[in-house]
Amino acid sequence: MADSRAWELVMRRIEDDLASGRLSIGDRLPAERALAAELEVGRSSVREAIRVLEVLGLVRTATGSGPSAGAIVVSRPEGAMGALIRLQVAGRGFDVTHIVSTRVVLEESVVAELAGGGVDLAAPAALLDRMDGTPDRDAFLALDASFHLSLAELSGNSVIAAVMAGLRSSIEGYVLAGADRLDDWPAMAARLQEQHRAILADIDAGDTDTARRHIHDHITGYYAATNLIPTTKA
Amino acid sequence: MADSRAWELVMRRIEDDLASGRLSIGDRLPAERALAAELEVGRSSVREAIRVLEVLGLVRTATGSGPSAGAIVVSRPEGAMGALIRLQVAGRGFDVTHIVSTRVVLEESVVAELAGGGVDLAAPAALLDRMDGTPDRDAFLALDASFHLSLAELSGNSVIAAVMAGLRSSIEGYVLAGADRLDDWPAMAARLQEQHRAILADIDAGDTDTARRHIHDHITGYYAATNLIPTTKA
DNA sequence: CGTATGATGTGGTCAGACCACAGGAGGATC
DNA sequence: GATCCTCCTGTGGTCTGACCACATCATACG
Repeated sequence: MADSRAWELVMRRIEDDLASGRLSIGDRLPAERALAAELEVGRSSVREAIRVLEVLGLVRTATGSGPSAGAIVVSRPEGAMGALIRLQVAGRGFDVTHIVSTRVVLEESVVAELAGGGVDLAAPAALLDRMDGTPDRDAFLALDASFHLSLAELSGNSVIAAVMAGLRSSIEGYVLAGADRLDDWPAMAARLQEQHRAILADIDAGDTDTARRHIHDHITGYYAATNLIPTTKA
Repeated sequence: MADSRAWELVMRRIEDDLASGRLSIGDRLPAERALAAELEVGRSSVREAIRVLEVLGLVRTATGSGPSAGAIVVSRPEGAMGALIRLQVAGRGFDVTHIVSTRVVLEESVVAELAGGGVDLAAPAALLDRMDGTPDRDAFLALDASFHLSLAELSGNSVIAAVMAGLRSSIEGYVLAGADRLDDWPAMAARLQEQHRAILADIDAGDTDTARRHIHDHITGYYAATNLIPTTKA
């Protein structure tokens, strides 16, 4: 995720200023020409960055002169819409923690319920096998989503299954955004598969507590590895 | 939403082509220079539009020549991230239905549980009163979200409450996106308040079925009125 | 004191020029 | 004939410089 393109550098810079507090809501950005000079890029690159930030709702522009002109920082990293959008664009974290904690709560109860009754884990196991033969990252992650969803369905808790189905695409978005930030995808895929199989083994053995812990680490570990949430040791 | 700016015109044009099927996934866009000539705008305007579409995931760019170069239509209405993004930018509907149905499932069970036991509805009622004195749309909707969330918390179902809390900002995003498409906001606000109070009355009266129906209509009605989901009569 | 009027600075746009890169065409080589 | 290499072409990415329309503000004028 290097700022290979000039406009990305500009955008990143502005976002950094916003995240670090150098820019606050309502502050006025330097003029496009000044920004271009300062960052040593062309004005067109600055404009492309501003355009993106404007569409993202981070900045508002106005023509003319005086205090009300120029590009002004408006919105905040608040709101899932903003967070999702920023995530995809800038690869930043913000409040992904929300959805991650939601996932953890849901999936922990899923595996707990599964570990209780003797269910047939053939379907999720088959998905794992398919994933082993899927080097393509995005295809792998789609199967991964199916795997987690199949667990939810097997749990018999229809509410959780429905919620997770509804969340599927959101979660996939975060997961993909995170994957973009990984250097060594094959290593991560191997790690995920290892954890997946450990969880299935836990369920099969009826070891509720271990299953909870494993799925907790599985989920938070992924987001932590992708730097989407703060790394937490516990 | 006039295409007052040239780059908006370009973006809209491409989005229209995509929506109408004139452009399909994988199709290659004309070269930037050709597009500029065709639409009679400058290349920089085309670039700003392309930049936005790229960030939105609708288009992919690559340098060089040959079939793999140029801007290529790529992503689709799939995924909540894409849906949210398209929604905000293009005002189009796509698959909001997913999150709406999730909300309905969740909130129906919430009011059902509330109608069962005798809980203190003072907190949500107070929120409704505050909303009456809140003409500002966004502030009103923020309170609205708090209202629904307070119901979830009162229900005592911690899983649902957690999920709804996690979803809050996502839902708010959709709700706001929908509100943008309403002509007469005050009328909608009044209608929402009427429905809110009816639901509280249902809960107070212990009328589970009516409460379910009312909250169902309340939620689906809003999204239908904003044309975010197909209008369904039932 | 109030009202025109011009100066100033801003975003919005355009045209033209490079650059780096990917792919294909076509020749050189075996 | 098949293979490799080289050059050419077209593309996005960028920069520069130039206008324009517009909002604001200082100034001059009545």
